[in-house]
Amino acid sequence: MTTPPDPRMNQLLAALPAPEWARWQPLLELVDMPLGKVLYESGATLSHVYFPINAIVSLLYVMENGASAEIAIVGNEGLVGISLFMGGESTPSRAVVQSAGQGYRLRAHAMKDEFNRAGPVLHLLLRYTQALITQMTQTAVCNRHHSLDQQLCRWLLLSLDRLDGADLVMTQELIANMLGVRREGVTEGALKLQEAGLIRYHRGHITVLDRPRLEQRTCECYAVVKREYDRLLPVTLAQ
Amino acid sequence: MTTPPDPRMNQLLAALPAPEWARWQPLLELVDMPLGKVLYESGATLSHVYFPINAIVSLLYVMENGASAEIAIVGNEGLVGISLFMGGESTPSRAVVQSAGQGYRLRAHAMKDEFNRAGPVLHLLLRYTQALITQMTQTAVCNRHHSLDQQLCRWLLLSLDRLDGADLVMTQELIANMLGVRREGVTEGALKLQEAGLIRYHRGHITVLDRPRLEQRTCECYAVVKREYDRLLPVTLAQ
DNA sequence: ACCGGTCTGTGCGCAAGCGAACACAACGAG
DNA sequence: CTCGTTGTGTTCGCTTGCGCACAGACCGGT
Repeated sequence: MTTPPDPRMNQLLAALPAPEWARWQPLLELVDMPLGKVLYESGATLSHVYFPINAIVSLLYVMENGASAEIAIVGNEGLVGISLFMGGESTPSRAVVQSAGQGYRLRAHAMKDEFNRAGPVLHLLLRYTQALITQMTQTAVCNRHHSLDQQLCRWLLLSLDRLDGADLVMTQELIANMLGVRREGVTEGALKLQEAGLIRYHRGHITVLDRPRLEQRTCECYAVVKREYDRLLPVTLAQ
Repeated sequence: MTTPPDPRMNQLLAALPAPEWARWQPLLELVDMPLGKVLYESGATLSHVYFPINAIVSLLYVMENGASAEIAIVGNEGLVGISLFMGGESTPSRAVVQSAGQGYRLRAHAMKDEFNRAGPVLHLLLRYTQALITQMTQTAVCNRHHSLDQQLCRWLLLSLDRLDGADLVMTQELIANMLGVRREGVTEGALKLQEAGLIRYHRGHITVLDRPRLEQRTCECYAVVKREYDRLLPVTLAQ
């Protein structure tokens, strides 16, 4: 058995001031996040909020006909389950683990209690929520105006930012589901990137070789989201 | 000079409990919202929040090349400027009056002071924000998966819900800008709707004749958003 | 060594929507 | 009434991405 990861590898947990951190620490529960695990279902009341450590979670909307579209990506920079403290208790979207790993979770009532103290935690969580909103709106813009190739680059970069290293464990089929496009479209896009030497992949493993050129190929959406996360969530929130 | 409209025609203001309302009333400032007026610019620090009475405001993102895409619509059910209390002070999007009318506004510091009291106002505003988030995410989904015709119906319905009556003052060119599509595409879609007897229009005026059939033609996105607004913002929040 | 499942590559025909160009009708200011 | 402006209708070729079908390559288990 390996030693459990430091909860403060999650940037929101790391940003907690000392008194809050002292309260939270005993309440955090380590959980495995295997690929495909559904953290919450559309319309279901949330029982926990999740703080990913080295996993990535996709928020996606599944349509009546089964097609899906990703709305946002959450990794160790954030938390899954904002509707708990926003007051809705549920959302019409689903949260699915897109890259396996671990995370910590906190029971709903504990989260709400802490939020209702209206201290620094509230402001931290709301700033995170605004960054998440930016990611969502930029997804809408990107879906409207940009090519599949550009969106693929954006998606790779957003995922990469939420992991350590340059490797993704991810089939093209999965990526297509996330982007809401055909698997063949992803295959063609990935081929171009591989031929250009930006990535290398093989049966569900993708390695990014040349990140700067990936950033050149993508649309402005990636930079807009990145800038907003950096602006709203400075690493030095805790003092 | 006509008598000013009742601020409580805005549903958020109407939902305020008595003590909060008493504090706010003297601080509200009536403002005209002419077509095309920019309430806030991308990246600019917000000076006020706006509560539309009979105007509609579009939140839209303008890309580097000038193309645009609407992210959400706000009318008398909500407020413009959530980033003020979310903590970011600005957003990468722009708020533009899409249908002329009036509204009330509140200075930024007054809004923040009230929010920081952490009373019922905070929870009301956050619930509204969650509803707005749903509209944004559904816009992303709709942009990905649904036809221009369906999106046009959705847009008409969302706008209609935020006005009284069945008339919109709105050119096809404007609608195209909002949806982020070609004007010709809107023309074709509108023609179909007119030939089917669902709407009638003439040089910048649109009259909806058969709303139920409009709802049949649109995608699920409209209903999802509507349901979420109804769920999160019951009219009887004030007791 | 074989076999079945998974992942990726490829080739159609097809529809939606784009960009550009142009016609025309309605309105409104002089 | 006239003329410029604004709003709408129509056409045409083109690109992107879709749906479908199928082939080959790789992997793991027996």
